[in-house]
Amino acid sequence: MTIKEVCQKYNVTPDTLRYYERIGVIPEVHRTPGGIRDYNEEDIKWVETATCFRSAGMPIELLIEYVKLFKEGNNTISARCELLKEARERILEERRKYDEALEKMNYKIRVYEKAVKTGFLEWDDDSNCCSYNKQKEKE
Amino acid sequence: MTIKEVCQKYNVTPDTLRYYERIGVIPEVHRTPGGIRDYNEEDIKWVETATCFRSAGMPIELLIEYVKLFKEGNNTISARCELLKEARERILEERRKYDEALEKMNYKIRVYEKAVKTGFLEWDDDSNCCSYNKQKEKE
DNA sequence: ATACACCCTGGAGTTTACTCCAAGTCAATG
DNA sequence: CATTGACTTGGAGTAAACTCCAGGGTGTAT
Repeated sequence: MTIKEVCQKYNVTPDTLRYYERIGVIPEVHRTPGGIRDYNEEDIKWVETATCFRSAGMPIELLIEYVKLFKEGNNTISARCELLKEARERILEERRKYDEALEKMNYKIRVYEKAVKTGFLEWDDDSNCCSYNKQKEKE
Repeated sequence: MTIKEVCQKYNVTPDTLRYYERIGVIPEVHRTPGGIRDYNEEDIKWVETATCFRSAGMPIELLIEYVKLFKEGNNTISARCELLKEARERILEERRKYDEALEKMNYKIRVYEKAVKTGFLEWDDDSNCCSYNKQKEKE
């Protein structure tokens, strides 16, 4: 599979995939005799993992560490497991923050939608909302 | 409330809060006669909103836009509502990616934990996992 | 065999979101 | 009233993660 095809599949640019390979986010990719990248199934799985973890905000540094451990072989299995567990904790924590933001957003959207209908913008007193200039906001 | 206290409350640095104010992520903060920032309740709510939305990955550009609309007054209420709805869609999409990554991670962790116990590392054939060098991995 | 699209490398440049700094001001304390 | 420490500004610097580019090679269709 050419770099272009892999890029389409995972919605990244060729520059990004070459960059990932160069710095060790994925292991070296198989090449044609002419030196052109020809991603095999394993290569593609690494790309899938890298793009998936990256889009969940896992830092590149951690992915590099993971690939480094992987290349060292079987005596790094528990280290890899620990690395993933720590990464999981981080991501869970991030997701918790996302949920908090979503809650705040939902509240604001509800208030604004009501305001669009009624013409009155009313925030709860302790709602941690953007109620600066509250008097002016109420028509 | 001093900048330092607000920073402790929301776990950011004074530089960050001053930066937010300078570029319009939050409106201008109340000052003492001497010119020192003295955050009142509204100011603090803006900080809370900004830090909350930022930690969910909402780009600064959008927050600036939101504050700009807010400053323009009541005729931007529906625009603000639309902005928040779009932001919510983005964040929901991001969270979906987080869930996908968590699923992949959980699978890998399960396999590694089993390997630590049994000494055999076995990936499902179509598990999109880092099975490159599969032969070597099985002891 | 030559045109054309695509690929290669190494290195420089860009974007986003801070983060640091110098030079100066403010305010509480001894 | 001087010292100490926190605050101010504008501007420069930094980190992470790409993104772009020049100069050149590959491969396939006519």
